[in-house]
Amino acid sequence: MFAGSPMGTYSDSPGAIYPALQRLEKAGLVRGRVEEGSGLRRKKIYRPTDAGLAALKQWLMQPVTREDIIRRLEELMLRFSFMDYVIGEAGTVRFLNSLQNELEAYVPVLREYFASHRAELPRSGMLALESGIRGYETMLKWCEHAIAAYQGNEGRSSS
Amino acid sequence: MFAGSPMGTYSDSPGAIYPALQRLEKAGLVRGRVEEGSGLRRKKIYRPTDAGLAALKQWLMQPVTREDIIRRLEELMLRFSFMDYVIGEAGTVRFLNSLQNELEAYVPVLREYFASHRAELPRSGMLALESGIRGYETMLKWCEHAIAAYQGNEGRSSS
DNA sequence: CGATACATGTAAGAAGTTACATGATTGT
DNA sequence: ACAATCATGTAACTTCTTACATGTATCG
Repeated sequence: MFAGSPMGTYSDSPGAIYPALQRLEKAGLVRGRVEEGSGLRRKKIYRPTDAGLAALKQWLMQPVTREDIIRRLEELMLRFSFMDYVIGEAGTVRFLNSLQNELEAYVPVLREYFASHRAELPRSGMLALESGIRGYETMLKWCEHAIAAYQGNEGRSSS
Repeated sequence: MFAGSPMGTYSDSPGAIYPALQRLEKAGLVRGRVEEGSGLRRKKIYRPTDAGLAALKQWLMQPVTREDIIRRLEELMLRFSFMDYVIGEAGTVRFLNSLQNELEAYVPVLREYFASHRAELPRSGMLALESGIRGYETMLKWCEHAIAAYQGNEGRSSS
């Protein structure tokens, strides 16, 4: 999935995948089982345990922090990708609202920094900062779009 | 700088900084010297060697690849932040054009994936993908803005 | 039936995180 | 003076990358 999906910024290398699965199994969060279908290539399927599903839900339901939007944006989108069929649409909208709040609080901080350091930063530094601000603003608009998508037609669940 | 600047998605922890400086010094790319000003707190200043400056320039002048925009966007912005006073405005504009080209080539690929997988992906997956596309489009517009900023008034160099 | 790709894994090395540690300087 | 902070560093642990390795299924 990480290799085939265009949003896969996460590693699909065996050296990352297999040790991670082993760690999760050791922690009791998943359990692996070799699938031995007759004509099939040997394949080991890992499924979450009850404890694993609980941990996943807890991870998904954490409120969004400023640190998240500064240093873990990709992780936030990964959380979101799994969210609506694990904790449902209500929880997903809560997440989006939390993200929206943090963005609305942080963008003005960046704008203020931008305004007050206009003179001393090199042009490329200012432009890089501007790129960051525009990115956050785009994400803010996307938040509103996504919330509307969930609140507009609750009927078409996608799970 | 990493701690104080709002764009600092890079680590400012001592455990990251000092070993990195030691590696760079061992590789002959920087040289450290203890600054012993009279009333000053002991401070070790690292400066690039000739080899280090050459390596920095080479790193900055690399063309932008698709892998860069998929998995190393932050690194691209870090490169850009240092760029105009290390390799000059002409090189910086070359970088921006290269980035623009890759984005213009990649956005349609994502759009196509979006269109052809509309049915099978969960709603949150589609929305996450849409967020990615919007982000790239915003960056594309920023590219044009940045190129214009360099070509419009070459006079006010910021170094 | 041989080449290719898939599925699974291991090992060595690189690099970051967190936590600990020490000496010097500044502020009150 | 004494506390807080700065500047420097180290150590243990975690995790990722790259490269290697093996067996099996599929395809022409």
